[in-house]
Amino acid sequence: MKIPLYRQIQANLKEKITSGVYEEGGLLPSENELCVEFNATRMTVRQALNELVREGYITRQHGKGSTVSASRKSLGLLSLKGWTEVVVASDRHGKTLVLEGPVLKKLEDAALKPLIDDEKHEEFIFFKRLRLVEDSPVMFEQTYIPNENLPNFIEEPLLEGSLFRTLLIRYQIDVQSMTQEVRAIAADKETANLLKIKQKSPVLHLLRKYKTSVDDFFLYSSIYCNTEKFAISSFN
Amino acid sequence: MKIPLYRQIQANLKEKITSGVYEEGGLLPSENELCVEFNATRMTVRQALNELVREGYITRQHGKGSTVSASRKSLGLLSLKGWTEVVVASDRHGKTLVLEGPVLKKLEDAALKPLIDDEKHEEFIFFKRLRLVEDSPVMFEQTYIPNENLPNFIEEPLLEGSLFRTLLIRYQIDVQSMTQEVRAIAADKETANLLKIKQKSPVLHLLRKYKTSVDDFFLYSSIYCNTEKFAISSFN
DNA sequence: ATTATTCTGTTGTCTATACAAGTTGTATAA
DNA sequence: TTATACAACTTGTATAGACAACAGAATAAT
Repeated sequence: MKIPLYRQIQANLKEKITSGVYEEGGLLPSENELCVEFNATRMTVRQALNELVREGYITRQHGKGSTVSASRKSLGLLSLKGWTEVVVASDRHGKTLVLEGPVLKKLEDAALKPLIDDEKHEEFIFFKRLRLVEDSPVMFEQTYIPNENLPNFIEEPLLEGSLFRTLLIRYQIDVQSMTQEVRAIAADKETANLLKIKQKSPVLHLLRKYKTSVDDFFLYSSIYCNTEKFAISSFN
Repeated sequence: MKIPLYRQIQANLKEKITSGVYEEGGLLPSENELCVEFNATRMTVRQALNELVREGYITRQHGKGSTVSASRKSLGLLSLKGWTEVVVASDRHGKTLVLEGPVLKKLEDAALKPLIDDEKHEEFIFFKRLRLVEDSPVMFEQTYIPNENLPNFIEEPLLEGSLFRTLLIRYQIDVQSMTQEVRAIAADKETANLLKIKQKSPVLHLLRKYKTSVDDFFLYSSIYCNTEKFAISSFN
């Protein structure tokens, strides 16, 4: 398994940022210094740095350098990262309860239907999960995965509890990008109970469609978020 | 004012995509063909294409090509783009009512205070705006801009009604990136009246901090969205 | 002392090239 | 007919170098 050089540089710098080697608000070494350190050309180093900008770890300024961003206090859940990665990065203690699934099911969630262009899918692998941050329920997520390309998926447990990692390692399916719609709605009874809030409290509703490395193979999620304690953050 | 070649290519392709020259789901010309067309190297063309990926116009697949994405139906307001650009891109008819301002004011919105690290700012230029899509009120936005670097801002009207364009053209201040927090809350009286919904209806609340090309000069916005008719969408 | 100017180091843009690796269609062999 | 191999395309990664544009500090001119 060959990892591209720029990915290695990216991971190395990310590690140094999160561990505090490069401190918040400080400057990263210049591109030329990084070239020497990693024995790469400037274009390669720049590719790594641009990825870090996209992920919100650094900002760059013409003629000056790359500045380490202040770490975010809220959860960066509007980004592509999976739950596991986000919670770990935020230095918080996260937990996931699987309420139901994996199980075969037809698509019931009416809200998700408009996202699915193909009506060919009959059965989906279904998950119902509740996600806690520091023991408070924060997200209630229902995931639908078309039941194709995934032999024995239901039989075996998730790798490290992470859906994305399981797809990547066991099936070589890489989740590459996502589109989502965001709404504010009133919590229904089930959602309110699970998130431990009053019925009809405002909750964030995210409808997601994940694109993967397999053509025409998408994942779908409907997510309800309690934003009272933790806001959802995003970058650009 | 010299525009980089890759920006020109990016704009040219975007135009061809939105106008339908390259149709949805179809393939763009290959990188090498674009090199010939624009008389540029592959690296330059790739930079343009990567920007288009980031903006959600195309997706790319190794060994295959660049595919034109299906155009989005909801408003891409989680991205950096200003209101004007977003509404135009969505083929909808947008309008902005300035309810108050520009006027000098101290920061009143308690929710925005945590975003502002510097307490040095005494006075802000303040806007209160209501944004309509196809004559329905969709967003209620309150903007605070530190009253520095902007001589005569209050006296003169906005260029083409766009705040971002005014900052860029008149003051050479470029809005480069943004961080935001997203919550679902119950609408207060003023917000409900303006958005023509019931009090305590769920609305999306966005707290934004815009970074600009001027060091330590940020813009701040508190935005309430009615998501009943139009969802807010984003990419990754 | 204040204001220009120059210098140095930084990131931004761009060229030219090379090979790796994924995708698809075609020709060949079984 | 069905595999298999191959060729021709695509995008992905990486090198090496050049000049432009910007920021900040040092220097020179006023």
